[in-house]
Amino acid sequence: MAQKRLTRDHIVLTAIAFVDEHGLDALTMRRLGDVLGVEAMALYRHVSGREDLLEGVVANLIDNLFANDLMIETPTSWEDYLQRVANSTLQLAREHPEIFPLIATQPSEAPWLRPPLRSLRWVEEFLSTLQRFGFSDKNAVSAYKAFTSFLIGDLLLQVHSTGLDHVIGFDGDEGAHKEADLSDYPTVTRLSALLGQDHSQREFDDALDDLIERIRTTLTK
Amino acid sequence: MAQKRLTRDHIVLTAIAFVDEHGLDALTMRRLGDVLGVEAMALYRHVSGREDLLEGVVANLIDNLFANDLMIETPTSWEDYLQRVANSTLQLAREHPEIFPLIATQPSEAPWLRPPLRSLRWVEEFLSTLQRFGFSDKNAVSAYKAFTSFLIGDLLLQVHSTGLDHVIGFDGDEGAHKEADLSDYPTVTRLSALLGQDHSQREFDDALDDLIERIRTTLTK
DNA sequence: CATGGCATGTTTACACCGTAAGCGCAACGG
DNA sequence: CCGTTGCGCTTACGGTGTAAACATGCCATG
Repeated sequence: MAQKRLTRDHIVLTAIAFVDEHGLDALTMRRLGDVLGVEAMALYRHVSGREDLLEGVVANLIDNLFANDLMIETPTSWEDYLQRVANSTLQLAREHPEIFPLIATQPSEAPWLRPPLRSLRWVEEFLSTLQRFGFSDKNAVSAYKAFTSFLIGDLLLQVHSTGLDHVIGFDGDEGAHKEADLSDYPTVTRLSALLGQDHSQREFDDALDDLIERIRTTLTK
Repeated sequence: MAQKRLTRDHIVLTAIAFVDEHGLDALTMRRLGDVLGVEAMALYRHVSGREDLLEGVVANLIDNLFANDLMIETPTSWEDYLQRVANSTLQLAREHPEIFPLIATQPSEAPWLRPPLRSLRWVEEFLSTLQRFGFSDKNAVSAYKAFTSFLIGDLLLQVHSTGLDHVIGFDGDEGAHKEADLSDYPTVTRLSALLGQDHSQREFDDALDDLIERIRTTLTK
């Protein structure tokens, strides 16, 4: 039933699926072994430990970004390129909300490798693409920094807002309790409807547009 | 030697100090008990479990932000207020690099409570302050969202860059190996000096200025 | 074809983790 | 004076990551 041979790649892919379904904390060597029809220790032939496994998970997802539909055709401008990268990363974050915090948080191999574009291959492609569109060294690097900061901030909070179904009890008492709490915070109470609304897509687009505009002015300055 | 009585507050403070020194993974009920001169199970009288402890840690730090020097005097304008909040949060992130990812990542009590300003008290103060300076409901809320996204992005990456001493082996072979790797990435190689430079303070200030400018135009629109 | 090594999965074992349950004790209010 | 009650301790259990020895099959070489 399972395939004949265990592979680092197959292990990592299974881990991704598992985390997507059951959450990061549920990922255990033993359980992952079970899913693969194998003892936990077998995984250690292909992965040096749990940490290495998670590194593999992150690396795999980041690498797969290159295969995203938005990334395969060549961009027509640097603005177009940034839009494509931003939106494929957004897709990634939404498809793997349990893993994205890991991408954002896990230490990377070099300090200047910034999540979420945290592989040498990505930095190379990012910088060289911008330079192909006329960016100077300094401008390319600072665009890389500004762009990654923007992505992490917006995507992490977007994922954060959606990742919880466990907030509210269904009991009448609890409901009353929550409202009683809020009575100390009149502004929050008054704006709670607005706060609850989800415009994350529009906000993302707007912030991206502004970032692009900001980069553009840096260019001509 | 230890104080007579154990307190939730004292436990949380000790946990913060411990994590600052040894990292988040090293924080264990048993070890924290040792530091406090007490058995691990004693902690459970004041804290419902490890999760609750970490919640306490986050809550304590966020609350202490109010005591920051920058926050005690009343701001002269909403721009001034945003500057103060941003800079005290920056201080927090730098003082507790091991904990900040937790602040950014841990699920909060309500979906619209966005890290790092993730307490009702904070949201209330933030929104009401902006409104005191003339912000409409909608503008205050969208400023809250934009501002938190900005903070998380910039601060998380700032902490990320500085949090690693474990990157390089000291062996000659390894050094050669690293450089060999880089040969596939000419742009990265050429720009590595620039990539390595740390202008995080300036970048933070610039991005904040731009965010403020962006909020300003939203206001008058 | 035989055989010996090597890659891969299994078994066993250990230290450590979070935490449930019950115990003992000391302080305090009646 | 004594009971109650709060708080820390002891013990115990299932689960975790992983080191080490072991088993087994395949593949190349004689």
